[in-house]
Amino acid sequence: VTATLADVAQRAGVSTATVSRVLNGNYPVAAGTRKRVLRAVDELSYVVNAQARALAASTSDLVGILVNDVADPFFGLVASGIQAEVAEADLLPVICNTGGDPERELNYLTLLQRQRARGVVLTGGAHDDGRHLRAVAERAAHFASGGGRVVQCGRPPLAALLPGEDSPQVTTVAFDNRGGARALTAHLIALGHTRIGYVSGPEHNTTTTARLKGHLRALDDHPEAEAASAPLVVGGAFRRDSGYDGAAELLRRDPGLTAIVAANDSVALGVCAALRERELSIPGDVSVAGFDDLPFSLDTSPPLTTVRIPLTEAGRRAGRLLLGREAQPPGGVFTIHPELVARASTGAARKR
Amino acid sequence: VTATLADVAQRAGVSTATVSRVLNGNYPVAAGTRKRVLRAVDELSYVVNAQARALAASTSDLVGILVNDVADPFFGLVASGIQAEVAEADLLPVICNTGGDPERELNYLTLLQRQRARGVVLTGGAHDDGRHLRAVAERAAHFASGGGRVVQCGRPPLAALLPGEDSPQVTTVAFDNRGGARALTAHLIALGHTRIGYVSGPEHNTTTTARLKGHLRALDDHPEAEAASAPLVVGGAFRRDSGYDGAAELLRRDPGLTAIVAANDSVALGVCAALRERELSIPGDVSVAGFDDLPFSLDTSPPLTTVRIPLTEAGRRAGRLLLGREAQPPGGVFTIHPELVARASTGAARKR
DNA sequence: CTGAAAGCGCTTACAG
DNA sequence: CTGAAAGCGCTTACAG
Repeated sequence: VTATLADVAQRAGVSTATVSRVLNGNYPVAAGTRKRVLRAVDELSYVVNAQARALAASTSDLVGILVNDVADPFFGLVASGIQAEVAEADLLPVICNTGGDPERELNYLTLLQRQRARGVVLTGGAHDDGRHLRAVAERAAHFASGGGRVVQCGRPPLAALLPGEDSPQVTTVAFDNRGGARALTAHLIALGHTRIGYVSGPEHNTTTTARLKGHLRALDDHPEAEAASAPLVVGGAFRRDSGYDGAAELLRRDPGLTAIVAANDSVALGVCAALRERELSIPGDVSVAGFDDLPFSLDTSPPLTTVRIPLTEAGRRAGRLLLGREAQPPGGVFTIHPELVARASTGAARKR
Repeated sequence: VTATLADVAQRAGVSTATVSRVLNGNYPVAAGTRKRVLRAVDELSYVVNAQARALAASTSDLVGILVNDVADPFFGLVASGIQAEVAEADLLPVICNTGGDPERELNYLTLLQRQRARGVVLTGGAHDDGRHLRAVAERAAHFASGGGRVVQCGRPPLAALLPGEDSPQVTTVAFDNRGGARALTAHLIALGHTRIGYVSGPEHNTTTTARLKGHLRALDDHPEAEAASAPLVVGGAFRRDSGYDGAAELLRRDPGLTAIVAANDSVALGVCAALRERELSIPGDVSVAGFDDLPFSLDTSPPLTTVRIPLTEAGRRAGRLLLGREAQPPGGVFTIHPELVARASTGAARKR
């Protein structure tokens, strides 16, 4: 049904080579010939078969983007940034939801390698497990051996995750989650808070770990806060309901706590909901802070204190690095330092 | 660098046909042979070339998803739903940001057709322009002639957009935006509002038009409200800042208005911000309503009255329709009727 | 159960 | 500037 190059060639009375040259514009062709070819293309509504072209020219127009879930604003923003760069290069972004499942991450890596994708960017925190990370490293090396590129965005460099092992140098746009979290909790301590709850993210996740570490590090500078707050850490996921449940649990552990830090903004939303339900005012009774500065954080009430990561910008950078439009950073790692954004959801600790 | 089927065949001491059969498991192969082949595959870290396979078998593993912007929650949710279905079929979703630009929409349609994508789903409101819609219809027909499928999700059926012309039957998951908007404004009128502002969406967009029509239709039932509110319509985009600016303009036109309806939830966020800035209470002074029921709408303060569209669900359905996993609905159109969700941002009209 | 061979729809040296 | 031909890496009748 669909016309092929040969059909076009026949109709234009030229060879397929000539048609190919006209279409790719990478070789001189007589004006008249070109005209005849283009007319034939038009008459036949010819659309080149990119698969065949890719095979013959051994190239690919595909770029893979692995996310937990595109519907999660964090990933949506990063993906959008990458997509913007990819689009400028006339490539097609294949965006895959892994749901944070390492199996699916590896599976998609394989599918993308089958497609001979030009590269793939792994976004968000990594599943922090030696076996899995080694598998990722292996896939990345394999990918690279085939001319593909792997870039990470929002996770630590493989070398840091697999210390002592020689992992392939995978370009990384890293987020200083630890530093950001530390600054955030320090901000609360400076406001006089000592009983600070923490609703953490999913287990075995590098982002979870880094943020929690930053929090603990800040407490470490302040013995009194540390003593009171160290027991106030509950696990969860990067979801609203996790914040809702987590806040309930924290209040059970210490009804007198004066602040709650959430693993990210979505979690903070749930924390706020749980507090409101108990008629605790924010920040009057309890200060609340999130992480990421997702767009909605400006419009919660009160606006959320958080740590800003320029996610779209990070995605764009990852995209440029992948496409070779930007020089590799020293050591293959570009680190983004998030910025504390103090808004109205945090205030001075309640007197008690 | 990369191993090919021939390499595997040679190493296993069989023909390429046999390797292909082992890999595809679609043909009987002796157990011993299979074993040798699989070992060779493993030893060579062979990864099949999907492009070559697609060419030879004339299939494709790609499905296109056209969105305005994945970072916009509306589109993120829809895309996530489609992706879920696509993934179950072991296909790869190519998610493209058109930015609402008709040119880019057509361009991506071409790129996806070049890839011989199995299908593509067009999401969100359509650019309502005859020329463009005819071009889309033509592309869709062409796509279909090549065995691909085009599904729409969140826009009216082509037949409705190009009345009287014969457009290709493109399966459509439509949203009854008009009905939802009408119910929303009726809700406000029932609360005693007569001076109702409306911050509309981008021009030439089917969603914008349908929602505005629903609003006007509700006013039509109530002469007093209609007289006061008809002049209170301002244009904009589906973005927060548009709501912010729009609310300012509306208050200029009628400082005494008691309600503002926004084209969607993001716009409503901006409206709320503008009202807060003027120290107008919601809903005490002014009621505010949005559309879509995006996740954050539950957590604004007060929670946003809105019209719920099950976006992920809609995406899944579009995905199933595209993959032929669900029977075509009668007339090729499945209409989703959004549901009014009355929350605390709307209340009785202020006495004056 | 297995293989030789044609073919999928392109690109690209090579030769003219 | 143009064409004949080989080749990209698979799949799939066809034959055995």
